[in-house]
This record gives sequence, structure tokens and C-alpha cells, in this order.
Amino acid sequence: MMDKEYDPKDIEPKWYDFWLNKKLFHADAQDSGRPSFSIVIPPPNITGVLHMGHALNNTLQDILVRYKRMDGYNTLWMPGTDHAGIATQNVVERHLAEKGTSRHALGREEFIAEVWRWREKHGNIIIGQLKRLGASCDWERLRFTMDEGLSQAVKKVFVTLYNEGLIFRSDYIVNWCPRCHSALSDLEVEHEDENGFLWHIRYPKADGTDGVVVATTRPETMLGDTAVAVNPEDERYAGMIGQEVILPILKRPIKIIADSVVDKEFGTGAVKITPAHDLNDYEMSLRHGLEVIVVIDESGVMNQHAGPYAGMDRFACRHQLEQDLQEQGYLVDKTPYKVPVGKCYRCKTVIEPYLSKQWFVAAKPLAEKAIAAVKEGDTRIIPPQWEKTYYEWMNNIRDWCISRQIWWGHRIPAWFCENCGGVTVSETEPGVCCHCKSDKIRQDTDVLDTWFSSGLWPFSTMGWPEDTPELKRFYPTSVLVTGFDILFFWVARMMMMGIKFMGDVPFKDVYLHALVRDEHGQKMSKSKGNIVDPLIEMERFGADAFRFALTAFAAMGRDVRISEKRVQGYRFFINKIWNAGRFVLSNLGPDFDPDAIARKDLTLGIADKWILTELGRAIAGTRDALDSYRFNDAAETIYHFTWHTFCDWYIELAKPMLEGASAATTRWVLWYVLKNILELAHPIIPFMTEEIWQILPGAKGVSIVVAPYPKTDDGLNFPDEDRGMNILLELISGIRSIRGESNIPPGLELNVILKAEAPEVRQIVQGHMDYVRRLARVKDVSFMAEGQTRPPKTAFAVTADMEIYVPLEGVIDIAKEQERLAKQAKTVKADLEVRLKKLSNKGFLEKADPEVVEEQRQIKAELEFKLERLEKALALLEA
RNA sequence: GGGCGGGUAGCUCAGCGGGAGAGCAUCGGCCUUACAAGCCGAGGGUCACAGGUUCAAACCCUGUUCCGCCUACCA
Repeated sequence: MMDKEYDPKDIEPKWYDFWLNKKLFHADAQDSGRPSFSIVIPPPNITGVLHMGHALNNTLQDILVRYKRMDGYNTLWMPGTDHAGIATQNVVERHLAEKGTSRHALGREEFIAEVWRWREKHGNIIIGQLKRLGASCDWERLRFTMDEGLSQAVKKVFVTLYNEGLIFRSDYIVNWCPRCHSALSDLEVEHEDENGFLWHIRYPKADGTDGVVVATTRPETMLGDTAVAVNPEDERYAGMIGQEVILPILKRPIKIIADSVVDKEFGTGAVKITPAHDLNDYEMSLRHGLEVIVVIDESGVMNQHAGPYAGMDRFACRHQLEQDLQEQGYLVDKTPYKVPVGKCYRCKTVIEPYLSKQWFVAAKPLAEKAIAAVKEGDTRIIPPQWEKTYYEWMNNIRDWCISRQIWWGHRIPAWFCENCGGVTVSETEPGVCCHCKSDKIRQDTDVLDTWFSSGLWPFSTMGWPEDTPELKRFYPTSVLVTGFDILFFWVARMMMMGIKFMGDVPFKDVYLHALVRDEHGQKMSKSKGNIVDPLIEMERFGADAFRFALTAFAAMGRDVRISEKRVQGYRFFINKIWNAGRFVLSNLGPDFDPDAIARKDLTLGIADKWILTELGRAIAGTRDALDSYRFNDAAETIYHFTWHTFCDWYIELAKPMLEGASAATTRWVLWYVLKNILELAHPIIPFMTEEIWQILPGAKGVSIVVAPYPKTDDGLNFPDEDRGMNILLELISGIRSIRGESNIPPGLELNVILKAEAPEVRQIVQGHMDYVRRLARVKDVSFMAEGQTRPPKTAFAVTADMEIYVPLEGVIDIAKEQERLAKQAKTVKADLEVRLKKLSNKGFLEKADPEVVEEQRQIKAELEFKLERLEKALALLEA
């Protein structure tokens, strides 16, 4: 029935369909009996296909959601997608270009219809991929930022903020993408240092004499210069302030002004001022009442004010201008210089600072409350080192440019009056101007920044501005799980909007995970060829193995480094559990019924009590790790317990027990531990755990998805047996070590002689000889009588509680054994010296915690014991 | 320029005041009736460098250095 090799191919989709059919992911907003747990998904772009970042992000969310769902919470994971204004528009435009047309050929309305059609066809691809991953979202509640309801929320927020003066329209230098033909927010610009030049250009006086030399990295903007600025305290230029110089080429006279922001040390200490194409210069122009001349148009082409350069691309102009300046003797110097260049985060085109009228959100007042909310602990940021970054940004927040000159998005609900020039802002079509009642009004053609609508996500998805049961039950959400790369883009804005419109923070915790990189820490990129595709990984190794790999590497605050090899490694683990399942199930037999077995009737032996105690530790450890977002610790705990405790030891111990008198108890323990492992691991490994759980006797309920999450059980905690069992395990390990290192043939059964002072140690060993025989392949174990001399030609090992002798006449290589023991003795001796030094230190004895001192004494005693025996054994070998 | 994170076994990383750990890789031995995608055993580290605090430092502090990343209106 169960193959020895686990094959996820058919099993994974089978159970996902099952879960959907049973509506196990659906949250009931009316259910008020249980505490609720809610997460809103970071909505992927409709243009997106699942990449590693999504895979990690959604795996972590799914782990939390599945854990809480099993643990009894009324759990909502709200899914959805983002319309992703510029990104989507670019994709569809490219698509149109392939068909030989363009958005301008189609016109606005037809283009938007085209995007919707595109979205119908491709927009939910990523949803299917999330399902493949196992994401247990409440798909009945799937949202889209351009849905009717969410669009209503956007309008309501815009109008409210406008009426409060927190949204305004203004002339400003914005980051302009000449390719997208749109303004961008500060965050949408990527900064990079590039190799450029610093040009020194002489602006002569009217009479042709020296004038001033200015330094610039962008000579083409000089065509729009309307002043030269110097520091008022710069003696070099003291006499020239207020005088005029002549702009080369265009021969326009411009004034020398004094402004304290000019750095005397930089370049020549004289700055050319281009108000229309530089933010600093623009602000200076406001202070000094300078003329503003636009010389570069919205496509990055020089316009009619650029004189002979009109019609040239800005970079071609720079080139030509340099030549002309040189020929005419104005170019004084040109030196290599690292220039910070801003690029559009969507299309990588070099940004042009551009003067235009845009809509802004006055972020400062909103930010203040968002700062306070974190300060007061209403929202926790995890890991906490991000708090500082959050404060830093929030404290220095600038007005947020929210208008975009594209077509795909939420159109700004503002109408301009052709009659009086007034603006009417309204949630509904106003019909007439609210100032002069003229009907000659037209709606703003701009749309809103994508992040404006995503900023409302935690409450707009729950039906706001309606007063819905969802909001009542699930807002604020429990936690937001996202990458730190969108802390400002998204998290900060949700904080501001949530507090403003809901009067409460949008989430109690923010868990910021790291980015996914390749196994050497390189960013994944197509050109490097190091992309790991989640879909291929899942195809090859299964979603379970893939999820486990991501989780195991998701250490807090660290990059997640992943490679195919690593995913494959965890596939072995999935298979390991599978085989443990096979073993347990095949041994339970057809009549096994856990309900027919009462706890009090169990005859638990030392090994049983030990594994149950270890299970309790694993449960506590996993819960603790998940409760504090230490995902890798949870994975590690489950991995280690399952493989190296349960499989490596207990299953092996169980084999002889299954033939003994307490076989029924052993079967129960095997069943119990396996069931707990499956449930413990289910949040990380949803599919395979379900597959076994469903055929496991006594697994109650429709699915493991809604089975109770394991809890520690005080009735199954046995610290004494836990310690006792360790004596046996050490004994077995000691014998195995001798066998391994002495190259003893595996078939050869050994006779072992033990010396143990403590009667309880002897008792434990004598009482459980079967384990030792079986696991260490021993024929007979005997105890050395008091005063008995050690047998010669023996291999030796020592544990904390006993000495182990293995007579190996004819088999043992004396020289090798000597070498082995000498090496061990050396290690022990070095360790012992550290303890002795410590314990002879007065300061340590006086100041250290008494518990620590006692601990050190015990370690010392143990080491002394070991060393003494090792040395004696060595001496014996030499004799 | 400002900020943050990191430098621990060959590789990738845990550990973050009291015995240097894991996984993978390596080496040796095993088809032991759940699993060779497995089992048993072994080797391997002046915890970047230099100071300091402490009875005690991989861990805390200071400085240096090398790598990432974020941020910025130095023309």
C-alpha cells in the first residue's frame, strides 16, 4: 500500500482539493466563541509569477496560519492581488507592442479594457501557484485592489484626506521617468553610483573677462540656468555677489546670488542653478525669486528653450554641449567622478528631476501617530532592530507624491473646472463644479500610486468603509509577514492609513523576513543564471520538501540562502518520516485501536518513558519557536527529534520490544509519537503529514488541518527515566565507537565487560540488556566483580558512569587502540585543565553563581574519572 | 555622507557571558526484515584582527579591517 519511496506528485494536489472541498480554510466572521487570528497576504502583483520571495513569504504565513488554526483559533488568511499600476501597464504595453500596436493607438478606455482582459487571462496565475505551495488562504474572500469595494475605499480615503488638507496639489520637482512618462515617489527611485565626470565650466562676465567657474555633473542642464550661487561667506566671490555673468552658448545674462547651502569646499564653490531640473535649485529659486526655465521635456528630449540643442536627447545634448564648450574655450576641466544616478525601479530608465503639478499626501502628521504606535508597543516590529530603521524613515518622512501619469490604476477623484479653474474632489461623479456650478468640468487624468490602495489593504479587504463583521472580528490583524524591502513602501503606509481611518493599528506584530538569495549569498538574477524557480523545485521534490528547506534556512534577520541541493536534502527528510510512518503502521496491525487502550493500562518501560519525555520537549520547543517567529528553530527541533531521536533510537529500541511482553504498549507509543510528529510538522509539511494521518488509526476528525496542535502532557513527562535511558544510550554509543574504530567485522558479536560503581547504573544496564545486545550487537554483557583484574587485550571506552571493556583477542590492533586511547586522553586532559584552572581561581569561587560552580565541579569529577580510566587502560595495553 | 547586518569546520549557517555545535561535503565500515533518499563510526575550528570590561568572552564595550545591504537634495 505505501511505497518505500514517497512520491508527492499525485498526493499533494489530491489533498489540496480535499481541503478546498471541505472548506477547511474558510473563516467564519460570525464565530465569536473563539479567539481570532488573522493575516492579510502581501498581495502579489497580477503580473507576477511565483518567485522565491513569494514562496518564502507565503510559506511562513501558511505555517503561522496552520499552527493557529490547529491550535483552536478562528483563523483568517485574507488573500488577494495588487493591480500594480506601472508594472502592469508596462507588461501590457509590451504585449501590445508585440502585436504592433500601442496604448496611444488604442486610447485610454480601450487600453484599460485591454488590461482587464489581460488580467482575466493571466492575473490569477500566481493564485494557482500559491495553491500549489499549499497556502491555506480563505479563497472565498479573494480580493483585488481594483475591486469595486476596494476602489470605493480608495475614493473615500482620498476625499477625506483632501478635505482635511492632508492631500494637496502642488508644483514641485518630482522624480520623472521619461520612459514611463510618469512621476514616481521617492521610494520608486533606485540610487546607484556611476562613473561620470565633474565638469568645470567658465561663465564669463559680460565684458568677456574671467567671471566664475562652476562645477557640475550634468552640463546639459546649464541651458536652463537662471543663476549662479555661492556661499555668502566665501571670500573668493565676496565682491561678485549681485553681479551678472553670461551663460555660455545661449549668451543669457544670469545673476550671482549668495545662499548658505552652497558648500565652499565642493568643486569651485560656485554652483549653477537650474530651478526646473534640480530639487535643490528649485528650492533656492523659491527663496531668491528666480526665473524657472524648463529645457528638458517629459520624454527626456531638449525643448525649444535649449537653443541649438532643441530636439536632441538629453544625453546626446550633453555630448554635443561638451564639444561646443571645449571649442569655445569655456570648458576648464573635466575629471572622473562618481555620480549618484537615480533610476526608475520598474524600467531602469535614468530619472529626470522634473517640475510639474502633482498630488501629494502630507505624510508628517500621519507619521507621528505611526511612530507613537510602535513606541508604545501597539505594534511590535520583529526582529526589533528594524524599529530603528522605521523610526529613522518616519521621522524624516517627506510628502508623498501620489499622482501617476499612467492609465492603469485608481483614477484620482478630482475634477478641474474650465470655467473658474477650481478643483472639485468627490467620491461620486460631481456633475458640476463645486465652486461656480459650471458643468464644464473634467476629471483629472492621473491615477494614484499603487501603494496608495495597498496602504488600505488590511481594512479595505475586510469591507471598509462598510461596518462589517469581518472588521469587527479580524481587525487589527494579528501579524503582517513581509520582506523588509517593502517596510517603507507598504508597512509604513498601512500603519499611517490604518491608524488614521480605523483608529487602531493594522497589525499587532510585523514580522520582517529576509530576502532569498542563492547558496553563496548572491542576489538571484537571470543574467547570473542562479535563479531557483519554486515551481521547478516543487515539481522535482514536492512542495513539502521545498517548504521545509525554506523554513529551515529562515533564520531571523538573515538572508535565506537556497539551492536545489538543499531542497533535495530536505526531501530526504520527508522520505524519512514517510518510512517511519510505514514502519509504525505496518506494526500496528489491523486491530490496533488506541481508544481501546487506557493510559493506566500501559506498561511503559524506560525507553517508552524516555521517548515520551523527549517528545514533550520537542513539542514545547516547536511551540516556543513558532510563537516567537523562530521558524528555523521550529524546523530544526522537528527534524532532530524525528530523525535522530525517534527514528535512530526509539524505532530501533522498539524492534525487540515488539516481540516482548509489552508489545501492546510499544505499539501505542509508536502510534502516539508518530501522530504527534505528524501534527507537529503539519504546518511546515502539510501534504505528506495529511497522507499518513488519514490512514493512521485513531486520528479523529475530517483532516489534520483541523486536528488539535500537540500540547505537552504532564502525565507523559518522566525526568528520571530520561536520565536513566541516557546511561544506556551512552553505553551503546561507547561500544559502537569501539567497533567502528577498531574495524571489527559487523557480523562478529562482542562480549562486553562493564565496571560500574553505582548500583543503580548496574541495575539499569542489567534490566535492559536486550537493548544493548540488539543495538550494539553484543552477545553477552558481564559485570566485573569487585577487585577483579581487568582482562588483557581489551578495547576500552569510558562514559560518565561506567568503564567498558571489549576483549578482542586476535581482532584488536594493539597499536591502533593505543593511539585511539592516547588521543582521547589528550582531549580529556586539556578539558580537565580548563576546569581545574577555573576551580582553583578564588575569584571564580567567590563571585560566580554557586550553580555554575557546582556544575563545573561535576564536570571536573567526570573528566577526572574518565582520564584516570583511560590512563589505566593505556598502561594495561603497554604491559 | 548617514545607518544596519555580517566575518565561527571545506561550504551554508546556529550559538550571543560559564564544557565550540548542526546540515551538507570528506574519510572508514555496513544491502542489520521502515528507509542505500538508508545505518554505524571518524576526522576537521588561535570563533576576522587589536585592545578593554569580567573570576570567566565566540558571546559585552572600543578601535581596525574586509564583505553585504539600506538610505541621502555633495552641485
